[in-house]
Amino acid sequence: MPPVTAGVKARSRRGGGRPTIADVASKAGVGAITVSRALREPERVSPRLRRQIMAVVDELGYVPDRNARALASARADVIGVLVPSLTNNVFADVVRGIYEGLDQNHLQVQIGNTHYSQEAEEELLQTFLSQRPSALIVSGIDQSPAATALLERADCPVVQIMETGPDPVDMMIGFSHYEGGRAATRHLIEAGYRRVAFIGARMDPRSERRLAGYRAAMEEAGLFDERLVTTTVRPSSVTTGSELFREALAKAPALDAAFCNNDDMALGALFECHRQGRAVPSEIGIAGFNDLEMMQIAYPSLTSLRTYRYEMGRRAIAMALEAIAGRRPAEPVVDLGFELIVRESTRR
Amino acid sequence: MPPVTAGVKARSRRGGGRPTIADVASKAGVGAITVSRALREPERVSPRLRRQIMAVVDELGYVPDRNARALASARADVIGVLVPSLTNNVFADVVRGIYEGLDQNHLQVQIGNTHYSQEAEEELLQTFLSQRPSALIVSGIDQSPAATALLERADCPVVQIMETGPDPVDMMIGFSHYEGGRAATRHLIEAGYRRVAFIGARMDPRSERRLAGYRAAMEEAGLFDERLVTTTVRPSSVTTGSELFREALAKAPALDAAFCNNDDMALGALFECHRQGRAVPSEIGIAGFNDLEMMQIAYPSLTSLRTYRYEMGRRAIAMALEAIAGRRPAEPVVDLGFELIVRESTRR
DNA sequence: AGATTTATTGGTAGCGCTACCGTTCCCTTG
DNA sequence: CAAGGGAACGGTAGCGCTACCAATAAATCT
Repeated sequence: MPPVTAGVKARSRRGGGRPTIADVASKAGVGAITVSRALREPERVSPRLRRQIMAVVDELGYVPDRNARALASARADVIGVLVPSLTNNVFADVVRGIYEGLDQNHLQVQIGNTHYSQEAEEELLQTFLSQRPSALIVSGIDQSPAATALLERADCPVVQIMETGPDPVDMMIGFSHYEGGRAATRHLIEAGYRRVAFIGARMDPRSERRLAGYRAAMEEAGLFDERLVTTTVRPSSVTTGSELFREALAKAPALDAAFCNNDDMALGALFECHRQGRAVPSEIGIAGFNDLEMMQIAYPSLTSLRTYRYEMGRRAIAMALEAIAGRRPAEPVVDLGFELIVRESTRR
Repeated sequence: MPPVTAGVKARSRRGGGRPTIADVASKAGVGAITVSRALREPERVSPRLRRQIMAVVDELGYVPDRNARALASARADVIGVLVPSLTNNVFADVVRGIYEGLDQNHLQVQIGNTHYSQEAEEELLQTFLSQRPSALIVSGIDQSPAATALLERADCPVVQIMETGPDPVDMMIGFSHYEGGRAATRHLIEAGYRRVAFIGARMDPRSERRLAGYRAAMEEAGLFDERLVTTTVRPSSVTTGSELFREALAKAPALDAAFCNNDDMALGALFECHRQGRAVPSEIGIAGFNDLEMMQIAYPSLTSLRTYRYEMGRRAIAMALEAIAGRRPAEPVVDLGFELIVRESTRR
């Protein structure tokens, strides 16, 4: 079926025959700079010339060379985004918000995956910085000192997302994972559960803070017990959720609820309950974190702490765009908060 | 809490004080070209000079300017990737494969989201092409004629992913969605189900081909009935799965199985069965498409057609890298196939 | 009317790097 | 020992665009 002609397209050298700004300029009978302006700041060129130039642009199919533009203006039309994972639904939502917040803009996004590694983050930062991005968006507030230094010296706006905390490098948008963990755990206690387990995978700094919030709530109620905490460094997933829930039961057979560090884990725990014939919520209460869409469809529907991930991406970009435009955003540090969504899985 | 100093970082003009290749060259007492070579083709510089140059590079913290490099060499170290969605788990997996296939390489990825729109695809192609990417990866085989023309004229390798079909622009890696839909449907029929419904959201070209495969299998068995097909243009999701399954039941109350165009939909259908007290698999059989991880953890576990999405991303990049290196890949068109994973949800 | 601003356009000079072609020097080879 | 070849390095000349200024014409002010 595949024709034999399929193969590798050649990479020709310089030029490639594409029209340049000089071609447009001479054909339109104007200076190159005027063409440049007509494309970037149309209002600074008279309507007559503008039309004339645009006609030639269309005729020749001229598309400005972004590399030349970036070199000449010392600024690439690129926004660098560093996230620790692409698999994780949470970051997928944030990234979607970023893309959609950009929309009709001429800027491009470049995503770097740090794999939860500070070294990888530093390297990617170097790479991104080497193209003089228009802005940088980084995840979390736990950059290495070297990375922080790079960000501080970077001559572009920087937005830290996912969390809020003291000492923003520049701008910041997120919420408190500690308070989130605390609120979810309190809810379980108020719902009447006593032996509330914590189940957490991929204990990154944010998950650690959720755990700290859980611990605080348990201690406040005089219910904390080391054996109720089960964590792993493995990445979170539905499978890991099932497995860790089994582990938790083995360690603390009398547990009557589980606060999972995210929704995948919660779903895994729910399926494990089904499998073992444990009734949710009467025997076991389950709460997740993030409130992914599936939580309300699951049977029974799952309680979760809703976070505004998409919104976070959108507003991070909005803040970056403001800063690129030279305007100081009204609020350089934004706490988006969260909302506990109580559903069947914790209503007994 | 946020210190008042937080705000917008200034964007200074040209230079920014970063060391250039000339700085390194003079400090190392060599020509600029030699520095350039030492960084890009170390084997072409004598070991002594190389060490000397690298020492200065480290000392000065020199990082080559990617924009200048791209302009001078008429080639940006960027691979453009066009996908129709970032939310969809399927593309998330492919994208992950792409990122990991790249790994230690100096290339960067730039993702463009076409939102299943051919116009958006054309525009993004223009944008990508304007920076002379090292390679392009595009999703599907249903580009508009204009987009196809752009791809054919692009002087870089092009890989079409997700599907196989005739007339690759250059290289291609995927599988047959038609055969996948046919195989899944056949399995349901062989398992003893007779009134097998098709439930499909976001009917993009690939979903249409899955539907065509379903139809073929049903017709072969003399079971096809228009009323068994329920589709929507809305994006697929667990919620949409629940809703569409209800719709399907309203149209064809006697249906005894559902082939869903993807796994989110299948999970939604499963939850809806739980909710309505319909037993799976005895009353209703359910099969999904893609075999996301949650399928095997769901209760009952869900039958699905496994596709090799991560692998597809990895190999697409591998093919692109081969082509960039000027080597012709052994097989320019690759069919990755699929595998039907039979689980509890269709075992009655 | 003369002075001063404002709008519109263009010329010049790079941005920081690499392709291309030399040049130098050392090593073979007949 | 001359001729030839290869390895190692460097100079020159851009890549295609935009920042910075200058120049001109038109508009506004005193």
